Amino acid sequence: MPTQFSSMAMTDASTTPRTDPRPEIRHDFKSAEPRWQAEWEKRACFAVPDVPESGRPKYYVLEMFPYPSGKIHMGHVRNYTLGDVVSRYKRARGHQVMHPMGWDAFGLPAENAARERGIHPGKWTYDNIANMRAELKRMGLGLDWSREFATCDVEYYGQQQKLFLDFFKAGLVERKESWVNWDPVDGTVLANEQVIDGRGWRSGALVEKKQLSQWFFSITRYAPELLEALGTLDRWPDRVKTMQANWIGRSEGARVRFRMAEAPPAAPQEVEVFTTRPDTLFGMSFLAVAAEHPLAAAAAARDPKAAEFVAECRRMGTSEAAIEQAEKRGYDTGFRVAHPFIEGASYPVWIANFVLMEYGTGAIFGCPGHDERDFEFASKYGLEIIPVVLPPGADPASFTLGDAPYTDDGTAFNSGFLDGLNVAAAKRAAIEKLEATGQGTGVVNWRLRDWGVSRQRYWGCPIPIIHCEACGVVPVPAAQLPVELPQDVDFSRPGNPLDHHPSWKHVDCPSCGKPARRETDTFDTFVDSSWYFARFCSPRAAEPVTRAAVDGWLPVDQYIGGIEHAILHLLYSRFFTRGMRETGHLSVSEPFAGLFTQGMVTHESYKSADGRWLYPEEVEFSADANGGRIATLKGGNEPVVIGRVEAMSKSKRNTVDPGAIIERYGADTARWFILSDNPPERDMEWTEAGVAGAYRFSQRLYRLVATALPGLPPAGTSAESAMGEARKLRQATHRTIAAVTEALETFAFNVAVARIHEFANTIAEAGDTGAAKREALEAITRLASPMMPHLAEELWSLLRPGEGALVAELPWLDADPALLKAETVTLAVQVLGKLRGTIEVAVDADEATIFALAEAEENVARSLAGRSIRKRIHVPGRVVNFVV
RNA sequence: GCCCGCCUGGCGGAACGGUAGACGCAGCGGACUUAAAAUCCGCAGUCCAAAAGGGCGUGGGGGUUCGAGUCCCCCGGCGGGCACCA
Repeated sequence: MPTQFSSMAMTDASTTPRTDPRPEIRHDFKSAEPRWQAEWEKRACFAVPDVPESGRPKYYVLEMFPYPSGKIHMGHVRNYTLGDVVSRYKRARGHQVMHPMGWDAFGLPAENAARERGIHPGKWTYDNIANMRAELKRMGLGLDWSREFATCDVEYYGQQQKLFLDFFKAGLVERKESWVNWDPVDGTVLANEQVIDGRGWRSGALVEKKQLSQWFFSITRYAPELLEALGTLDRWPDRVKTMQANWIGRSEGARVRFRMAEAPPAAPQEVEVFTTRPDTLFGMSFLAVAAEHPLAAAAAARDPKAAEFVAECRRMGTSEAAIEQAEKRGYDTGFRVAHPFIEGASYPVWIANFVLMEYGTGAIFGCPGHDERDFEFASKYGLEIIPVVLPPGADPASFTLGDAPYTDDGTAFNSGFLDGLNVAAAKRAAIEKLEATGQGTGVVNWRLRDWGVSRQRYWGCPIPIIHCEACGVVPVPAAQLPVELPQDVDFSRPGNPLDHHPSWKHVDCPSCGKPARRETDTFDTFVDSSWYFARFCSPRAAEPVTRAAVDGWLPVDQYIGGIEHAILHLLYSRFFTRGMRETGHLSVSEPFAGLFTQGMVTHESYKSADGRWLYPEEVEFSADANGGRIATLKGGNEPVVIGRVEAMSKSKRNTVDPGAIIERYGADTARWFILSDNPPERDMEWTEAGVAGAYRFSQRLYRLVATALPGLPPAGTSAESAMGEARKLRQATHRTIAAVTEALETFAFNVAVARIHEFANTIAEAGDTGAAKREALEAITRLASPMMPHLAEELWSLLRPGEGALVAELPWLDADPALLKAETVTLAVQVLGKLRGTIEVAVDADEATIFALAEAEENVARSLAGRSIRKRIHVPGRVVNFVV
């Protein structure tokens, strides 16, 4: 083969011209990208059957589906690029990859558009979808579009209604009272985000809590399983599992019944408390109940001031953040409870704004000595603080608490029969005694609450229930499904349009035939997104899912989305999967075997001198005397203040339109930049300079191939016998294959990009190395292909003209282990952990040789002079360290 | 407030507990050009030094280790979630 000779002939690489002789060679992405997109579609490269074929492993890649807000944003570009890289890589690795797309299409913004602009929510939503679908297609994503659906398609939500009825029959659905944010002026239930500083966002009225009868999924029944199964999710980020575990919130403690010592006959004569610290019962100084507690109601009934306090608590909103951040306040009801252990002792009962009705029993006993919140509360209201846990080594006779409670382990004292026990033993002893005297029991308590799914809104999936005076709650019979949303709805009135629709809710009871009323609440949109991943497996089926399809494709092998969904969406999906398992729809328990959570896309923000937010395209930049950046308004000299780098948001106008970027630079460039900037789990900053750099690289890669092309040997020429410079290039090629593969496997896409950059530099510096060069160029094309798929097809068509194969159809490259081995290795030589030099040794050199070489190294020797070596450390392939 | 993260040059970042700053962006110098753009070559953490070399350096403080960006503790700043935004 002539390869070795040609490489020998060109040993002096520096003589090869480095300037590009044909600078006009450019990649025309505008024509190439649509052309390759059409080719992929024509060959159905990304379509898979509902039931995976046997013989090849399946791989299900899914990104969290978008809400159709109208335009895609950079967060979508990042999300779908990440998924696309994974899907293309796994396909090359021989998997049959399902990679679908759909729309999370129900929700509030469509109703807001209807109220504000008079557009029907359905039209608004489907118009948005059409627009966003076109934008996504321009990104060149390898998606199976034949599976697309929107959750607002009646074909989807009708199936969801079937699932609900199955869950209902299986006893996974309950009707319960719960509290909502009520806007008394608009007569509307408000979402938490619609409550701003305690007021309705539209009316400005003070929001009140109101109790409504609502539908709930019994997610708490699965609390133990949802917690334990986290241990099986070995491809989920630990932090997400930790957050879920904390959310589920298993805690061991006791329920303690307190007898009322002083209370009017009309009030409950007993109050039950949940505590995780029954060992501190002797340090009790008060009992506190939530404002919604029956005892609070009893107090309010006879004491106007108590009633006023309860009313105030009702104006606090329903969000936990609002409640916990509010100043801790309370009201003494005048009632008293007896102590379970101390004969004759009694304590005041307070109503407190920090006690949550939803957690435990809605009542606590206060032990200020050993609990932060109780301490704060007792200090504020002058309640007694009795220490009952002694820190290790403290003297019981002289111990005092100072200005903070003591919450760590210690020894019980001032505690009667518990004295001398540590916290854990005292807990056990206290529970034993409570159980023996019939005043309480040891229990496991969960923080997780049942999932309330009723929403008083139009643009959601109708809950398929009929309310009958005679028969009560009657599920809609399967034959009458789907319960379709009416099209003719009136948004000019506040409240739920379904409820004041003239005819929709009036139906005959399916059971007794008498006039009855439809449920006018619709589902929480989290229900829609709790099973869409299963529907994708058989999106046109006449039942919610088909067994063969879900059994074949589930679980999702790689799920990708924002960290903001770490708890609710993922937990609800995990519950729903179990519900579907219980009702015979599928057989897996966990929907997502692998999870990756991406960071946000951020951008600098800009403000004009008069404080207006400005879009990036309204601003231009120049350099000041010190090389810093100065911003001014485009087309003028008006100064612009460069603000913080923040998450892109419409309100701050720091958004960049992906459509404009793709138009200007092409999809490959947008994808390449978004992957190259930083690790995908971190927030990334979108910068104009960064995109421009990515664009330059795409052109450089094109030139690299295009200019080398005339000098390359024919396709298929073996590079096996390469020597000298050609062999070096081959080693670089195979090291890059190994490094990029490793980076893609670990989601280190920015590292993959860096390795491809390095490799491009190496190829550019290499001389005429014949078949080795062809191998290198073909390799870089294929290694870059998951990230820049259009350019890769273009380059491949240049390198292999007439073959007609697509990179999208080619297998992944394997590195040749023989070319990965190095002959020598560079070792760092340290003296006392400080680097003093490096030595180059053969990989198989023995330790004595290595130490001798290291000691002889000039700078090391100088450092060692006059000192005696006490210890020699050698970490093979890494470092030598001399301790003196 | 509670839970969970993150913090490395001017910037984004790289680095199985083992040569900190790979790679890129911005910058500077040079080549090419009538000129600019594009492209190509080179420099670059910081301080001291002519250089050789040395000191300092991964938000701050402490610890473990022959050796810490990496492990542990405390503190600070920034971000995500908190059950009706999606």
